[in-house]
Amino acid sequence: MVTIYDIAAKANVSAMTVSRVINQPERVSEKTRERVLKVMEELHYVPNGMARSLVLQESKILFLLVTDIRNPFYTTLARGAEDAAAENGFRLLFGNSDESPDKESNYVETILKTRVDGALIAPSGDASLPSLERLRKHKVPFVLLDREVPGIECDVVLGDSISGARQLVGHLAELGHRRIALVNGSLAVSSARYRQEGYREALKTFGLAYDERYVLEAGFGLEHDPAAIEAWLKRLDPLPTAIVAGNNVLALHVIRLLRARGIRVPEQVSVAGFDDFGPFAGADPFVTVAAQQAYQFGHTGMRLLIERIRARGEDRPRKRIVLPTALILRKSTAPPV
Amino acid sequence: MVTIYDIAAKANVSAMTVSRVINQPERVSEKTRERVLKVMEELHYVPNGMARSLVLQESKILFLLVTDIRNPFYTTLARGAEDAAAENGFRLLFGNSDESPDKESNYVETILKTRVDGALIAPSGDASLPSLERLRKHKVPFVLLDREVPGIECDVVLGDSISGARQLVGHLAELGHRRIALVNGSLAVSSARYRQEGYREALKTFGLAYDERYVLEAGFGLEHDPAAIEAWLKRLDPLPTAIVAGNNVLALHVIRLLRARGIRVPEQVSVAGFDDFGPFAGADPFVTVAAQQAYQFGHTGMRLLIERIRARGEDRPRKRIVLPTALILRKSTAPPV
DNA sequence: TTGTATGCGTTATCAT
DNA sequence: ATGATAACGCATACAA
Repeated sequence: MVTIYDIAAKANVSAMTVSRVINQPERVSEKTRERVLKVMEELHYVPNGMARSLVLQESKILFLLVTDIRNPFYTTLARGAEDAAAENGFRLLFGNSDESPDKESNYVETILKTRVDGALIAPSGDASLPSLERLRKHKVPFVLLDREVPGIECDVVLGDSISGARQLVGHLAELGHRRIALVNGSLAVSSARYRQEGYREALKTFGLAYDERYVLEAGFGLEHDPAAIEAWLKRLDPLPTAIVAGNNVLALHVIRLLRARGIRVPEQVSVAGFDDFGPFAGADPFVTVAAQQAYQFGHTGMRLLIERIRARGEDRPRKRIVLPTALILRKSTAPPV
Repeated sequence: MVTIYDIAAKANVSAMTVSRVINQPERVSEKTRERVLKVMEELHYVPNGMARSLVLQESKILFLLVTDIRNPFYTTLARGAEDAAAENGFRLLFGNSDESPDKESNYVETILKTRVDGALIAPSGDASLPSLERLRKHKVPFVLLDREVPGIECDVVLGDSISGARQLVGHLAELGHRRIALVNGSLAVSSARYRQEGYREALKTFGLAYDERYVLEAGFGLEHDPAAIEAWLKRLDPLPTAIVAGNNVLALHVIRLLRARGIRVPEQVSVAGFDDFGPFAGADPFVTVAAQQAYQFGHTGMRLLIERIRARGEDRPRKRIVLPTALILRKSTAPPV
């Protein structure tokens, strides 16, 4: 490996001068600077980031941990985070917890070991508490995305789940639906709780009774077993005329399972969900959704994180940013028969 | 920051003993080992990966560079790579070049600077040559995915694009189509070249003439301007009765643009493409595709890379693995009117 | 079994 | 403007 000492020897200067050429070029005479640069070129020198980080105690690398890398909500969010990082001279390391607190905990160890400058985290849920406390204890700056965790006070970017749920239920109620069900993520996830809250409020607003048989606590993850949803659908009698899904994964599961039972969407049952489907929704976007500003989640969160890092030591109040959802009407919802 | 010296002091041993407890526990007496472990626990010690990498000259971190993180083909591939990395005790760093050789080149600099142990790269195209040569010059092990680059001899995992194109054209020809067009990626990308080759061969097989007016070289990227496709569609007279798209992005563009012009798919024009749409294809998968084994791309590529790293120095022959495509018939293709 | 000296590649500090 | 030295946190080689 080529080091600054190799450069130094060949250019007849000290290693320090080489280091200066890299970091404070103006403090080196033009003549030697050019000579050193030429040698660096010849030897194809590339600075060793680890050595640099070791002495500087900073890496200019940040970490983004999402719960499902295949979910377009998170990839779009990732693009936002990536752009904001690049705009500020940071690099991004990526992790994917698959909604599993265990995998998440592993990634937190990686974050600690690699001494990245900070982390942007979409927590798997309330069970993330120990991992986040660990980051806190080690003074790793972090910002939460999409979900907050009771017991952790920190910067966080959330979607307005309560309002989003109200929009969806309101839309369905105005179409005339009176039996509106909810298939949700685990209530150990803050967004699921808020969505359930908005759902209940909206039912009340429209004079509809809350019936817990019409509410299922499934899970947000792609890998979660849809069998629970299937069993739930099977035992519902009468069927709801509309179903609100807690996220995009659940919406697709519900539509698929309804159709598998020969139930037509939206003719017999309307379906609406949270989160949009990204650029690969298909040529014919089908599902009515309360869309979240995925890109903004990542971009805003990353900006908050970088602010935190820059204001290290200062005791700024935490920020809690809530991004609005947008109701997008498509073909999966229609008036009841 | 807590270091092995802090542990050493509190446990009344030398730093070396602490290091041994971490790396060769069996070479430390049980009594002192337990004492040291207890102190590590108390002080919440986490080894400094950068210092470790600096002396060991290895990081156990690999890099995956894809050309579009929002494309489900690449996220599914990423999951495969991630799993294979974890199975072998490696961590993954992530990058996204957006089909841009410039961004790609930036990431290659990051790969170099951070001294990761190796890289898994889906190149943006033939223009990746200088970046890859740079990696080669610095002896960074890498494996190419999905696309090969003339001038670079290395392990590579490809899809069988020729056969895939034959499948798609064959399917359409057997439905009775005789004017089959091709909207492709840039011919500066190997997969696009192979797909074009398979397209031409299949036309010949079915006794159809190759007409270059029915072939458009657009681009694979999500950000590429669909205007070129639109203009091309507009000037085609007569319209083809079927269009083969070089990837999933192009397939969706084509369908959307056709519909925007009031042309119905598949009633008036059939559309089929490469790559599937991942778990978020929608509840009602619409597009007929030659699906690639995305997960296998990542998993197999990662295994090749790790083999390379382990066999460092040995001069093994390069491997060129070609994964088959699977024709999945759906609703976007039908017999011509 | 445990400890000492040294080096990994870089930068900060102080000197010249 | 340039250089010598120490330090970042850890592991290897050798010694005790």
